[in-house]
Amino acid sequence: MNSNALIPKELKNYFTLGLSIDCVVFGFDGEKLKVLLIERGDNPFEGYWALPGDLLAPDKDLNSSVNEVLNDLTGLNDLFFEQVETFGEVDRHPFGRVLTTSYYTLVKISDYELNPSSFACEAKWFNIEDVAELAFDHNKILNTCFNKLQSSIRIKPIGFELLPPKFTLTELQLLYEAILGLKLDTRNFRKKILSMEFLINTESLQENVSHRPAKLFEFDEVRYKKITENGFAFEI
Amino acid sequence: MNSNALIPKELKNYFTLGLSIDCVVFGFDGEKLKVLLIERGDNPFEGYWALPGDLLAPDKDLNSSVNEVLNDLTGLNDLFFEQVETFGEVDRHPFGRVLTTSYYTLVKISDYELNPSSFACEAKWFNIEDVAELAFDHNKILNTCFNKLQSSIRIKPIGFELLPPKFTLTELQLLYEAILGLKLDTRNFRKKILSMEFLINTESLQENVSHRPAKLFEFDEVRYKKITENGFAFEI
DNA sequence: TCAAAAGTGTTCTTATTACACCCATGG
DNA sequence: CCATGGGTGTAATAAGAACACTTTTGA
Repeated sequence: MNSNALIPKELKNYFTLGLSIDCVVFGFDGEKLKVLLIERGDNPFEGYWALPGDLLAPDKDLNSSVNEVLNDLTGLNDLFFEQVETFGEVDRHPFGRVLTTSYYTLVKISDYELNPSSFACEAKWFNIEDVAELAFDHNKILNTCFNKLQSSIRIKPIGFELLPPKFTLTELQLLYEAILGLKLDTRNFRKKILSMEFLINTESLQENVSHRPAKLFEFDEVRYKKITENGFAFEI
Repeated sequence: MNSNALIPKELKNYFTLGLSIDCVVFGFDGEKLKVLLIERGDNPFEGYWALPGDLLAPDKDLNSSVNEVLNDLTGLNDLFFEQVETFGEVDRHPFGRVLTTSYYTLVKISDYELNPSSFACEAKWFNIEDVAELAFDHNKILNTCFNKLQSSIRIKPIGFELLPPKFTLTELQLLYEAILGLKLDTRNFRKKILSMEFLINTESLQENVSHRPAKLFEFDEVRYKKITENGFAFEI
């Protein structure tokens, strides 16, 4: 049965839209913020780099469809994502009326395996500042999502989604610096993040480094939830 | 010519979605935060109160369509709005697959004239806390948009969109209190807002009040733009 | 013993909070 | 002259910014 069976027939021509999902997949290599792009294998914009995404199927929830796109692309499940904005200019897709809902998503880069979706020839990490002209309005989408990430990371503890489960405070600081595009004071950063009391000192140390090994920390999600319920507000 | 003429035919059944726009129209009566709802005149949810909105036509930009919805509803142009979130659960509309992009919008309540759209029997302002069960998933949308308003008003000078062009500092404070749901200290509020230096003292006074008349202020948008370009960040 | 990054406290400055009385007007 | 809301300053506290040296490890 057609899912639009009950739509009055004078409205039928309103039901000719396509909606796609576009994901700005961020990763962090320990030094720079990266974004995962795919090379388009089909028209339109064949050969251009683009954001991974897909058309929304009529029988799929919008958010579960995001999971699918990300799983196709990375082989991973339950990645963190946040909806950003829906772009709906009439002429944004040369083949027809396609709106797109954009998401930024965060991947631990070490978990990632190359698994480009069927639309793509190749998937590749780019430094955020090295992204050239993308297909469609994807540069605009990328910028919007990057801005959203920058404001979200100051008020939500999402940075941990980009790091391995155990990480050093220096890694965390470098991540913040890469995303926010500024230098932070080491002592002040540590004081602040440790005062929030949701990092667990695992008592284990970095290995195979040719200098004093750093302590490894874990994000304590349970404790974070508890203190936010009591009115605590994360902020960096 | 059909706008989807170039869509490959194996994808045609992806182009059967409807997308609506739903607007959470906020107003302020000097005391309480209000939201404008319409009574639905048609199925589904006939007789229920709902957010004003409309289906997106295949040949209209998403954002310009918002202007149209608001103009139909209020007779006003160039109202302030901000996109909030797109809701896309498969079963959110009983008649078919309709996603909806939500916006919050701000109206100077004194400018508003009753002009309900053709879908509505009646339009009415409700206190935000008195909103009962709405059509579709509109309660959820309303909550999401209200949350967005609460966070936006702390970091953008949008409160002025809800007040007449000339307003008193008390009116402005009451507005913040109504939206944020808390009491603010008068002296601290005035100190802060005046220190930002984008309010113009018009040198005119309130009239027809049976107490000391308050000074009337205007928002200086030009000056606000100038100082934000120089790195100033609004915050309350 | 050197190189490299880890780790750590204090002072200064700025922002935020708390708080109470006099003023101007209309009735 | 009374009622009503308008308007104002200071002190205490808390948060943020600036800043430099010692420690631990591997090579």
